[in-house]
Amino acid sequence: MTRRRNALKCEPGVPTRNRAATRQPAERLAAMAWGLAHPLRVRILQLLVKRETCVCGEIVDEMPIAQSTVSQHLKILKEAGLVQGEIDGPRVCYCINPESLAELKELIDKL
Amino acid sequence: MTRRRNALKCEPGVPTRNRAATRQPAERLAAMAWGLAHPLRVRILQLLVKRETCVCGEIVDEMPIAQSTVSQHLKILKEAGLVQGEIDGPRVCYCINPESLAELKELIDKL
DNA sequence: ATCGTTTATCGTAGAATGACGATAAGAGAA
DNA sequence: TTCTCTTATCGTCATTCTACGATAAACGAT
Repeated sequence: MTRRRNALKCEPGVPTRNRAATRQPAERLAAMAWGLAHPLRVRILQLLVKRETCVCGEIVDEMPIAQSTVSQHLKILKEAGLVQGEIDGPRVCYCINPESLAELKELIDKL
Repeated sequence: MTRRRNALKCEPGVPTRNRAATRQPAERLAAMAWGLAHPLRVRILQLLVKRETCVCGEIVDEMPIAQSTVSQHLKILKEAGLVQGEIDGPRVCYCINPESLAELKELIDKL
């Protein structure tokens, strides 16, 4: 193991996006901020806020990137807890997670 | 050039952390969120908020990582516009950037 | 001018990200 | 069942991040 120091200090090898489950505020905030740390993810979130709810395909249509990449970004947003997906027949309907969004706003506001 | 599609779609090769200068809200928010997208950077920011102002060395003392790594994180926070550094003799005194923090809070709140 | 302190930068290494196309998986329709 | 549509996952590749130690740079003090 070469990265012993890192391994000890910053949650052993846990990628930032998987830290959403923690209880520690700094990690919670970092995980949610990470979800917003890409322009396309911000746009996806804004789209969901605007439209209230949105089928995956509609998101893809709005974005200038491949469907598989949109799917990856949605996965990251889900891991950050900012977004939820609900299966609806052959489609998936996405919406924002109000609790997490509220928590994010609170954590940011307390800064 | 092999990454043509990426190059076309998402600000040609500009790393997220360098997008702070943009005028587009989604990119601004993404760049600032990126600054907060690591637990140690959140802790640094919280430390600066709490202490009002802070010499670099004090930050290093509070963090469980090497001085060079803290310096890198501070650089990222500066690039995100969240933090300012002022040279004070042989030291550097860091403080939060109130305007950017206010902007961040506003952008998050508008979500 | 030299020394000591403080901070930034360099060079490196391993892991993660972000993008793509291709493919699998799931649900409804024919 | 089979076909079609929709979405997720796989495999790959280049780039970026995060961390470190070592070194450079800047400044005050001796």
